[in-house]
Amino acid sequence: MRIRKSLDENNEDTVFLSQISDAISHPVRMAILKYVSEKTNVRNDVCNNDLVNNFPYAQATISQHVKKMVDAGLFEIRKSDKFTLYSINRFTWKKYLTLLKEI
Amino acid sequence: MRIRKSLDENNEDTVFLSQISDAISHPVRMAILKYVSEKTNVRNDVCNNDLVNNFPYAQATISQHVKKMVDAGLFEIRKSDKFTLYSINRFTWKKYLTLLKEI
DNA sequence: ATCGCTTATTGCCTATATACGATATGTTTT
DNA sequence: AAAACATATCGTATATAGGCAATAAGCGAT
Repeated sequence: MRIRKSLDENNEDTVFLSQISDAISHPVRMAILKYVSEKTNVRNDVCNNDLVNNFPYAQATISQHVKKMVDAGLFEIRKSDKFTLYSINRFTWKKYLTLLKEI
Repeated sequence: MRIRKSLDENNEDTVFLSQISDAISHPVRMAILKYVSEKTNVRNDVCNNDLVNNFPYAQATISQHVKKMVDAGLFEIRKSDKFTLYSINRFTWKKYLTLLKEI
């Protein structure tokens, strides 16, 4: 009878941490995260087309990567006119960094 | 002629960050990281069999997950008698947290 | 040397990820 | 209303991941 307490792979924090990690586990997604972070820091929203123009991948591929980050809760989506604007969910990001540091 | 400076998906730091993220992108690997971190904090090394006894997966599966973390540079391996002891590469881990915080 | 224990590797299967073109859908402009 | 633009989704092809049983390969003890 082993005790796994809150260390096992089904623990809420463990699942959260692995999900966010997965959302940034691809170099393109990591680069997108950095790009969105920098852009939004200077009050400049980022839309899908911005990314398509800055990364050598098809629009469908970029959209797919962003979707993964949205699904994980790392990115937020906001509609403005004909654009879809992406931004980092700062609450999620902060939680991620905090939990990581506790390891 | 677009300028991508150090933001693109081939940037050294970006690749490093995505690789370490990938190493902890699976709930079992995240749980293993936590487990090894806690165990080694109380001066108790972790071997493959420790993990096999604490996680509901076959020995081959555990070994495979650990290999991924070693290959990424997150874990270190040390031989002692007939055991293989795992530990966290604290330099890598610290670098990961530092670079993440800068995002 | 043989047996038992520990770990890595191989082979195999299924599932998921990644990339793209094509298409659908909505919005803005003309 | 049509043309142009922005984005999401579908379909498809290929690659990689994740799981396990079986096997290989190492060391320690008998």
